[in-house]
Amino acid sequence: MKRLDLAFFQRDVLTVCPELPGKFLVINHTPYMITEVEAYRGEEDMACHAKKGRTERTEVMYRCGGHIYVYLIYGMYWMFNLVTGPKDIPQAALIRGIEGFNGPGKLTRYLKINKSFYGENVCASDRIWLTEGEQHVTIKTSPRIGIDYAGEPWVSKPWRFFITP
DNA sequence: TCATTGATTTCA
DNA sequence: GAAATCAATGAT
Repeated sequence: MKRLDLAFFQRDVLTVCPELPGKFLVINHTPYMITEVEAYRGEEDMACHAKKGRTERTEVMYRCGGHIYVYLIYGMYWMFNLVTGPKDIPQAALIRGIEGFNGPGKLTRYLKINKSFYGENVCASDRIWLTEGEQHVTIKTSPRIGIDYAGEPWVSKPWRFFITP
């Protein structure tokens, strides 16, 4: 299967996200189909971690697309994000669902994703990358989950993309 | 609905 | 330094 290259990730997160469900995340040569993603777009997006500017944790989002942003939430769960867009524009696609198990915390626990993946580049790594999907899928959208603190208009943005049967 | 859990962020 | 915060989950 064709490996997704840098050009795929260097587009706007709102262009990349609807294309991610149905594609395969390959970790240690095992493919997992992506079923659900969310877009986090720039410092103006109050739901995005980069809203307060560049910090040590969010620095990777300011790099060009293809890098991996991993962070710990609620002291227990690693969240897995793919950085998109050009350099100096903080954007990331949060991978919320993988076929076979739902929930972003579950998938990272099952796949043993942790801080060692932070800053990895899926275009250059030999243990993690993405490939084209073979299946024809239907995508639906809805508001993002768990970002009530962001306020309007961000809580209402239909920036969650997922597969429907 | 509540406890868990710990890095990041904020306040002093 | 200390305190509050939090893109979640599972048990109750």
